[in-house]
Amino acid sequence: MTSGTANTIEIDLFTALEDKGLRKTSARSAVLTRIESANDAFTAEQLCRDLPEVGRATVYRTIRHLVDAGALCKLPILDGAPMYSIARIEHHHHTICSKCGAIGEFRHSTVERVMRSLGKEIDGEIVGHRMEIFIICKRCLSGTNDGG
Amino acid sequence: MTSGTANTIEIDLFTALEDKGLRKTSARSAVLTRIESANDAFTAEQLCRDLPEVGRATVYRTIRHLVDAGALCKLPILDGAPMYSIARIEHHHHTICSKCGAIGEFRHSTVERVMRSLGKEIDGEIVGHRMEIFIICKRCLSGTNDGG
DNA sequence: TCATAATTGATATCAAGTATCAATAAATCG
DNA sequence: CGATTTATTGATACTTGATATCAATTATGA
Repeated sequence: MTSGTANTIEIDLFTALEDKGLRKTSARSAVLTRIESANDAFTAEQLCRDLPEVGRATVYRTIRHLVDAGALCKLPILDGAPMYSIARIEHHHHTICSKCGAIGEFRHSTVERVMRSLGKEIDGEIVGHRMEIFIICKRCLSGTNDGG
Repeated sequence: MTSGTANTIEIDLFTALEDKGLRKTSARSAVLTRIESANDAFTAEQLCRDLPEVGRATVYRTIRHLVDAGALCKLPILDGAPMYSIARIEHHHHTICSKCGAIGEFRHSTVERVMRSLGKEIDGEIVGHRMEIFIICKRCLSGTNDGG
């Protein structure tokens, strides 16, 4: 049913759960397939709405497993529920539209270099970082964003 | 009652509410004074606990007014309630201890420079940014953090 | 196939935060 | 100063996002 083409993200998600010793069930497959098809970051509630046949608890549990396994990246949102995006090997950061909330990605090597130089200034051991750029996205700027 | 020394942050907080055309009440004064005394970031629940004589609704409302006025900075927390810190003129970023959740501050000019150079790469108009450094703080590293 | 252990999902519960609204307090006016 | 008007308060109920419980179900290994 959910056997996709090789080398897709789907494999990574399934592998992530497998590596945790979790069973492959139809409920989990449905959640992973739905996540795989996501182009943008999504909320748990969005998954629940899109997968009425899967219980809320299972949706939330599966997301937690994936975040735990490092396959999903949890993005804290200023107001409302957190969003999730598929974690890619390459480190990246996010843009958040202050108007419509759309989340995008970007990479910037200088940010990583800055991180290294910050080590001296900071009282403790750095274990990670996150950078968020607040923007007004193109769609909102151009007025073509009708909220759909 | 709450008339503090001039040039303190308290004045800024009161002024922020005044500028919004809000009345100066004893409940609000209690909340502002408590916030003024905060050295670290705090949660709404912490204020509620420390100010049992002020209703929850008022605590939350006052925080919202201050964030709205730009006098408080709302920090999204990965798990649990958001934290707030007094907004200072100077732009700064936060360190978050992954173990105990303690929040600190730092400034770094290169971060600001990077922001400027990012403008070209990003699809939209940049209106702000936030950088968070995840650390294990000194207290947790040294094992002297007993959670108190 | 059967036994065992993990998983599911309806439900109850929790936690953070907001809406409601009668009672109250602040500011203004005479 | 006292009366009037209007903002504010806070107890309570509610909303939302998320987790705990636990009997029924399903996956996997022998």
